[in-house]
Amino acid sequence: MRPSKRDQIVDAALDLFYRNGFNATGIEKVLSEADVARMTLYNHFKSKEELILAVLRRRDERLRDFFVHYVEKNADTPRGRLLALFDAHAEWFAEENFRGCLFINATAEFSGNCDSIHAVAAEHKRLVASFVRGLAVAAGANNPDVLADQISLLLDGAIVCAQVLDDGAWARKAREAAEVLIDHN
Amino acid sequence: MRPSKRDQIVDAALDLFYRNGFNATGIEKVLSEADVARMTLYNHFKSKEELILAVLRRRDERLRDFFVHYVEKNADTPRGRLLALFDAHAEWFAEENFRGCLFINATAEFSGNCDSIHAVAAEHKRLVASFVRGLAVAAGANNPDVLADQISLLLDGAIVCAQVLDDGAWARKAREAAEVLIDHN
DNA sequence: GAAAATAGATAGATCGATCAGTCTTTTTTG
DNA sequence: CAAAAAAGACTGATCGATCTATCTATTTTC
Repeated sequence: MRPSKRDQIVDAALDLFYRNGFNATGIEKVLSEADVARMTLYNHFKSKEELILAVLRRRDERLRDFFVHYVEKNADTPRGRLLALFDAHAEWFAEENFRGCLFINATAEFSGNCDSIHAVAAEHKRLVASFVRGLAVAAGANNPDVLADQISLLLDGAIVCAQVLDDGAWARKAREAAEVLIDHN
Repeated sequence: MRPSKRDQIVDAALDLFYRNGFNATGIEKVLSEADVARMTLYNHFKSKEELILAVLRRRDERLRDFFVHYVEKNADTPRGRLLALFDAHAEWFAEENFRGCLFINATAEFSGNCDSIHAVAAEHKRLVASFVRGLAVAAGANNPDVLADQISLLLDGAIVCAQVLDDGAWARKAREAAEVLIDHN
């Protein structure tokens, strides 16, 4: 089954927004990349902002899916699953087109200007944090909420350091810090 | 002594770029906010990109100055100074106009498109990390490099969480994690 | 000390490019 | 046939950047 026009648009926009930023990517670029007519886009999305929101929602699904499946596949103990999450990030950072977290990037570009985009980004972070919390509970943490917050801090810190300093090794460093925090909890 | 025209421009641009983003802020806005003529700006900066670089350099000076002086003033033991850095961040997060880290935001907007901007952002993070490393050495850490990296991870994680989730409490959470990591080093 | 030269700053017209978004007409597709 | 998509002209706004011309200090020179 061929992807729908809508999917073509969202996929092309996701790639362009991630690679070049939201404001720096014009509708024209999305159209040519998606190989779609102008009105096809505006029939599916009433504005660029709506397209951005759709892109963020798709990215949220895909990224969390990747985390969940990676953890499931690469670890069989609760503690191991928490640590595998850092390995999933390492794999992500190693992608040649890694440009940080789309939600952090979106917040950076629109924070203070566009509540709906900021809200979707916050929701993504909350959903990831919720996944981490589940793993922390399963791992029998004394204070699962505290541990989950600490791991969220390390994960986001690793994303930012890997992006700004252009070095994927931060995933491993964060993992080692996480080990200490898990064992001390 | 009145601030030079150049300073007026950089200060106004710093405020606008931080509040509304780089791409979303037009030269016109900078001119009106700085109360300066068009050619005055283009006599001091040959392009918007050069203005952005000047803004980032000024922000780097100010922010690191704030960290250094805050730590110096609010703690008298090496370990206390490491932890005071998180309190400095808490104070920053509590500012009503807090919009995250300008360097992370710049990287988010230009990563992959503008090497010079990315380089200045990376340099800022390296300089802050270097400051942290000095504190870790002074604190007699067994592995000061490892500890400094871990603290950098927590600091950047706290910045991002505070920005995206709009909650300054992440500075305290990061501080508590740092205590564990310091004592375990 | 007065005239002349220099440097900065001013206002505002203007450039071509691009922006997001609308509209109409034709073609394709199911 | 009818709905979806394509193609592309078009709007009005804004973008970063250039240019000219004027004005005002400060500094240099005689």
